[in-house]
Amino acid sequence: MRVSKLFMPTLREVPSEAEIVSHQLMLRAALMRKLASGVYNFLPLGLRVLRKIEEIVRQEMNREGAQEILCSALLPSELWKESKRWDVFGPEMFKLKDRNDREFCLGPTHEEIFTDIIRNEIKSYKDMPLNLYQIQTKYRDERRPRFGVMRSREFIMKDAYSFDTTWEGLDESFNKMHRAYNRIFRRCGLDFKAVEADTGAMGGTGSMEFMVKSDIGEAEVVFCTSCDYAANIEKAPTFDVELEINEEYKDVKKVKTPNSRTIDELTKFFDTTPDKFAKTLIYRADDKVVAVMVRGDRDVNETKVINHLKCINLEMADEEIVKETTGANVGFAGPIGIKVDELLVDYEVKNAKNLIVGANETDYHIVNVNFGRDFEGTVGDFRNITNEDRCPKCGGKITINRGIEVGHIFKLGTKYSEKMKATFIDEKGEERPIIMGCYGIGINRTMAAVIEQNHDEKGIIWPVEIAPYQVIVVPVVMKDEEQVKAAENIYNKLQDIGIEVLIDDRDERAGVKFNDADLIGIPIRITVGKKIKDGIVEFKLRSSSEVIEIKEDEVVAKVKEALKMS
RNA sequence: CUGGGUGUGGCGCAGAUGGUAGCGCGCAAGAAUGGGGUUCUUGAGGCCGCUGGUUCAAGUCCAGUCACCCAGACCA
Repeated sequence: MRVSKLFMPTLREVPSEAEIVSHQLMLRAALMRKLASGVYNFLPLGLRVLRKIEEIVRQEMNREGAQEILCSALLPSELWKESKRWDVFGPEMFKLKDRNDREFCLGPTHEEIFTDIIRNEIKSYKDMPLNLYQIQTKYRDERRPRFGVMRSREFIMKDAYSFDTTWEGLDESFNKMHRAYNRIFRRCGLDFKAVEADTGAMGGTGSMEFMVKSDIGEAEVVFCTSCDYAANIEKAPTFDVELEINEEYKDVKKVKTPNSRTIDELTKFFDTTPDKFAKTLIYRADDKVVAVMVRGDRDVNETKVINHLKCINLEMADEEIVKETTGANVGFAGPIGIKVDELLVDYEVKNAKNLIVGANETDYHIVNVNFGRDFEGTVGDFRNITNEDRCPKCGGKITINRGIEVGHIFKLGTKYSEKMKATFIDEKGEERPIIMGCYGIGINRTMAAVIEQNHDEKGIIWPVEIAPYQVIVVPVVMKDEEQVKAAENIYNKLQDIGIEVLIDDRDERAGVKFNDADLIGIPIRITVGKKIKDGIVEFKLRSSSEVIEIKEDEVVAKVKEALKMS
């Protein structure tokens, strides 16, 4: 491809709408343009990368015996109503009606559709195991699209679904996907880690997320520094550790704490540390109101709360409910005399002595409150792990980092097959629900994650496998016929052996060409300059600052070697 | 949804106390130059997000509205 003909409107300046590096570079390097919030158009270079990632995914999925199909993105509401997710997904779904008022949505995910396909076509244990996948556009009306393509409202997802007759079979299908995912993300040049993830309140028996370490990631991941334990913070458990506290139980006392409602303010007021407090947070869980108590320096882990309550929706209660349940303004909730359906008490609160809590009375707190003596509740693990905690697996030191979730593999079990009556006849002639797994990869997000991890101040540094083009040939001075001729010659030779190559035949200065080549991240650059009269050109890798002078006729061999071709 | 911020040529921005829009980059033409976004000359391009109001006069003040960004909440 000739750069002079390529639709590649690179941007010299950083668009003001982009905050994070991958987003900025995707715009600057002319990979894509925004159409609306969370909606993007892909330009030639961006599309090529997308297609390459898709192709890697396809190859590795096929290698594990999965078969590709393609479903519609336009989905009738019936299946969703059948699985009861029409309302659960709620405002996240783009819903629409046809001319006859029949309801549809743009598919946010396809469990129902694949389950439907299977229940219609599969009757016998002999038809399984089976793994079907598609690479298809998904639509989710996100509350807050973010960071360009990192969380967008339209995105390409590879979603796969496995169908097995036994739980062992599901494990095997799951492991196959685990292997495939490892190969996929490795080929994409990502530094990633498969971590344990929550399976959600809706059931399922196992779940792993493929996380790319990155500060801009939305997930928090717990890593052990001494063993291989890694888990989403939602999942990582904390335990009931009984502490030896050399302190007498003191008498409960109500204290006036005007204008002090946050832990921060209270810490100053009492001149103490946050761990001496227990905060009581009021939540609405479906139709119930619950309170959760954790130590003042901890965060409630809402996933754990949801799992305990087995509820669908959990959200912080609004001011009105707080006033109703506590009889006080927001900021003074406590366990004593609170009117909630259930009071959840984190282990640490149970094990602490003489805590300071809200008094359920505006402007008052109570000191020296102790679990068992002054209040009761359901004790459990309801907080986030912190780096003061020990590894749940080996007791070692842990660290917590942010991560981008690029893939998720999930043992669904019979959740959908039971709800939607997807059954098969087993060897004994008995009807049983099909055992399912589902496996997703965000293609666009993977692309962004690769850029997050592979860039420098000049631009993207594409890993060879997913680079839009592998080589760029740069004649330095377009007026120099010898340079141009030699460059064209190299370009043709590389193209002839099937290498994806660009030639920057624009009448621009060398600096412009180099900067663009660096910005769009082409792995190999061949520069044809003055020394061509001695038959010498330059070979440079984007990932290195080293410039190697080679003979003109060595270029093909050198490029092949760099691309690890025979 | 809550809180904060921003909307001025394609991009990045400037436009005190209201007086009818400017800079850099880019774009077009020409010339010189030719190894890291070169230089000079000339030129094209803007209902100042939208609607309404105040005023002799609104990019500027007021109200509403829309869009976009960020933090949080939320996310099979």
